[in-house]
Amino acid sequence: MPKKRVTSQDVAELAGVSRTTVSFVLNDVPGVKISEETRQRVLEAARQLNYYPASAARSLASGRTNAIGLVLCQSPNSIFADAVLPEVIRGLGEVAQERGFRILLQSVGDVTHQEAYIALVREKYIDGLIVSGPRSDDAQLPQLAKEGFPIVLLGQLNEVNFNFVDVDNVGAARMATEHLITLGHQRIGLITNAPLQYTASRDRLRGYRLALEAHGLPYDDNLVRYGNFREESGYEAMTQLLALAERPTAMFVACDLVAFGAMEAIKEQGLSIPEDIAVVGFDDVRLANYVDPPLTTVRLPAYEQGRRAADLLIRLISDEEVAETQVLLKTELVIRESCGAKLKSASS
Amino acid sequence: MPKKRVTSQDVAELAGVSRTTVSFVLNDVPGVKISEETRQRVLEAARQLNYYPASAARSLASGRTNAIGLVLCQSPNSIFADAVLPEVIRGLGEVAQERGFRILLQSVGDVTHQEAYIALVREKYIDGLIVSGPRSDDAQLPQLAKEGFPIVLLGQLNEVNFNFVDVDNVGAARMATEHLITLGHQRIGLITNAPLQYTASRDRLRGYRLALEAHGLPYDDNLVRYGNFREESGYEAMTQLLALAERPTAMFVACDLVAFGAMEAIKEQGLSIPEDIAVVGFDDVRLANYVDPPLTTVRLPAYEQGRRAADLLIRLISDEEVAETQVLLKTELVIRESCGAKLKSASS
DNA sequence: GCGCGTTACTAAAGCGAGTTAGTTACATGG
DNA sequence: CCATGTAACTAACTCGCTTTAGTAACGCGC
Repeated sequence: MPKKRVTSQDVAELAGVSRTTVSFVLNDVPGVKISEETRQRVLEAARQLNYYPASAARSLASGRTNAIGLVLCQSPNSIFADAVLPEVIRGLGEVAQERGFRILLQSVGDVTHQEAYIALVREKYIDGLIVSGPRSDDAQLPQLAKEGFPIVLLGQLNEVNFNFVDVDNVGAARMATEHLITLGHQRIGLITNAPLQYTASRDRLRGYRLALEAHGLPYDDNLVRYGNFREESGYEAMTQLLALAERPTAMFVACDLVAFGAMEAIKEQGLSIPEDIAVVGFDDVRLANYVDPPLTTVRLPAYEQGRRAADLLIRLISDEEVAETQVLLKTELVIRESCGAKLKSASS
Repeated sequence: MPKKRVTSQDVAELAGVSRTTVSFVLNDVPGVKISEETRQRVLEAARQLNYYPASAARSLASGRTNAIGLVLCQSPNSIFADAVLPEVIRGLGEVAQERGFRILLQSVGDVTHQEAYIALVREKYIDGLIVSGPRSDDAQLPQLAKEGFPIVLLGQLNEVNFNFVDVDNVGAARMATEHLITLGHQRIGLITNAPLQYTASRDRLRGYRLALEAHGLPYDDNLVRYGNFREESGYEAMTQLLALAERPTAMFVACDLVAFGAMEAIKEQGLSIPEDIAVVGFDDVRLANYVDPPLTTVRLPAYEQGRRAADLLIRLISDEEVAETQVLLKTELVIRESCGAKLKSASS
């Protein structure tokens, strides 16, 4: 009979009190009076025995798991995931830790059973859900939300009234485009990050148009192409744009990876960036700083996104008051060489 | 009284059997005979009631959680994390899913309490542990291992006899260096990925030396510098090497990011890659394909690493037989432009 | 001196499974 | 016809905690 698990019973006996009291002390149950002396005795006993409450027993009895699920829906090859995931996880992990929550990971590939994460909920592994890159063709998610299960999206879904923490894509795209306008460009092309089914793509397109409008520039359909996350799509789109009679003098490419493809196309034609064509990207992927020339791009507040999402979700779970359930985070334009701003200020 | 949870009791009643039978059927308990008819009745009842066993109750009773912990120890800024983490998670997640295991995430930043993950074990949240980027100054880990708690490292730790799944760094570095030798280089420099405290750094240095030895080339201390994961270190190291009286004609840089820095230094001196100096990196970061020129580098089998680690851990947990508890995975050399191999074959 | 309110605790009833030790019914062998 | 075995179940205990409903002791006012 080697080492048996230390239970609250053991602590109770050592401290000379009942198990109930141990539970009261260790959980700091509000509204229950325990004399300071007893409290200390229990605490001391717990420390002495190196007591850790069994999570299973605890959650079985209390009905809470103190765990949240993190569901990753991005397709395996999404650069987005690569770029921000670690940061998001860091933010999320920090807040979870602070509030005493665990994080259960569930990645939902294209291959794996789509509803895998539903089991997490049904089997009561978790108290709430954070869904990164939610898919609009997911029927289970709205269902769960309707049942009142706490959910926070990292991203957006237009149909139902979900809680979410997302980036202000419209504002960011507008900012990026206006930066190019400010630099004097009049013919600014756009390559989206992805097809327009994606809210993010639509929003970035909208931001682009708003910027043009605000500055009295015409919107020209010919200057707009659609990417699909991957660099090849950028290369192809850019090649088409370069073949135009009147080619753009600047490009806003709403995804860094796609922008890399576009830059390749531009350089291949013997044109130089930013002299012949200025480029602004989106995401601030690690590499943005290392391509030639370093890419001016929109930085996503990934860490902050993680923190906010975790905070919001835990508040929902704990029935705390919540300021806003739909959060749009501001982005930042990181100015490097590809937009020509530094060139300009140097020559002026 | 809206919706109460469906329990195995409900299933039992609907099927007209005892709860015990329900448990037997649903868990396919070996050695217990249940008539086919009863089995079907139970299954049907469970389906009809949409029954999901409560994880907490189950693990309280069985003593198993069917969850594994994934501990991320890498410092927040490690490019390594960015490069491979999503892939590792994907592999890990797939296997976990297949075997019916959940994944509990715990990132251990420099800030957060180092022993945070210990609670996962003590509170019985998990049955086993996967530790990515284990730190040698972690005293708890050997302790846990000694207690017989199932642990698999992603990476290595020299002290104790840990189970691990890692990359064959020696072999990979040797392969990379030999590639340069094969291309005719005699003065090949090395910039390590990190200081030599790290096993990975030492191993890559060893691979480099082995390659030189095997081809009768002298090892020259002057041609070796030490990086620290970050690009600046590569820039600096390379600058020093370029100032040498006899500068190297090729570089093996044991970390892509560091290699980017080195490339910058080379280009800044007006030298071209690979004509003047050939470069081979390590990691095959997403961006390796997009720098100028595209970087020849060693690809890490991240996905496979995730799969193997999960598989090994779950076997340990389940007391299945295990072929090897210390796995070294083969890498692959991805040949692009920076090494000059394509140049060579084109001109020949 | 009695009732009432606090304070400081405790007994015991769950929570929802898994699991051990039986029990029943029926076929088989001598 | 009785002992033995086996197939097909079930009753009841267990896991380790939370939580509800009490209880005992004490002080206080009238």
